[in-house]
Amino acid sequence: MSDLQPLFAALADPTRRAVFERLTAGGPASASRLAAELPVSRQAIAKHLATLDEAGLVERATVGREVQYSARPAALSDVTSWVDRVGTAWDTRLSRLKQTLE
Amino acid sequence: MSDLQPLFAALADPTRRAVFERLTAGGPASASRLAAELPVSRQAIAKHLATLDEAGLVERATVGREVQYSARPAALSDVTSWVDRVGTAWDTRLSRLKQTLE
DNA sequence: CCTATCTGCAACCAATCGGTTGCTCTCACT
DNA sequence: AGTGAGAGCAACCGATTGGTTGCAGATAGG
Repeated sequence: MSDLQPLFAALADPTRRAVFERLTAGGPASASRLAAELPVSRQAIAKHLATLDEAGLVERATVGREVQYSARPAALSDVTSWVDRVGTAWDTRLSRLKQTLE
Repeated sequence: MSDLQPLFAALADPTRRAVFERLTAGGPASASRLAAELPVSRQAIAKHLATLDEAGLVERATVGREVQYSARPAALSDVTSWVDRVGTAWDTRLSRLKQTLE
């Protein structure tokens, strides 16, 4: 189980989620391109992409002088499994409680 | 589809996740009780609980002079559905790409 | 070769955040 | 009635964050 912290932290920012969704739905793009599409400066986008990269949500691919970023939605499975784990704990508690009441 | 922002923001903090997990696995508890179990002051816990409450992750129940907080894991379904939505967008893109290549 | 474009680095700024301390208020209990 | 435990409010603090501007380094293309 990898470290959840960078992942949740990365997803907490709406701009970052927007960038990530843009990459999943619209395919790879460079930082400059994303900056042109979203109402933020290129450097801001670059920082967000660095954060997403550290969280494993994004992949870098240097092509000539450009850097193409593409989404790695597989990283989201860690989120899903955390939710599942918490949900299971909840269910366990519920059934224990039910058992106690009977 | 409710507002994702408070939800993701609430889950971004590790202490908050710890509080939430504690409530799902260990059942309802008051702020003071949680403060005794975790290495944080009561007021810090209270702030976290307020955040969790705004995100819909937690329920308040005033019992006498105490306030019992209990987990509402159902709120996590919004997270899951967001993940699903993004995943679907990704799959759609992939299949379109595949189709284009053929 | 020269220029325009894309990236990276650094400094800086205001706002937010997680956390603390200190005080007041309320309410259960003896 | 008095007291002690629990909750709420407010001010404050240092660190982090999201964002900006400005500048320097690389590289594709005329």
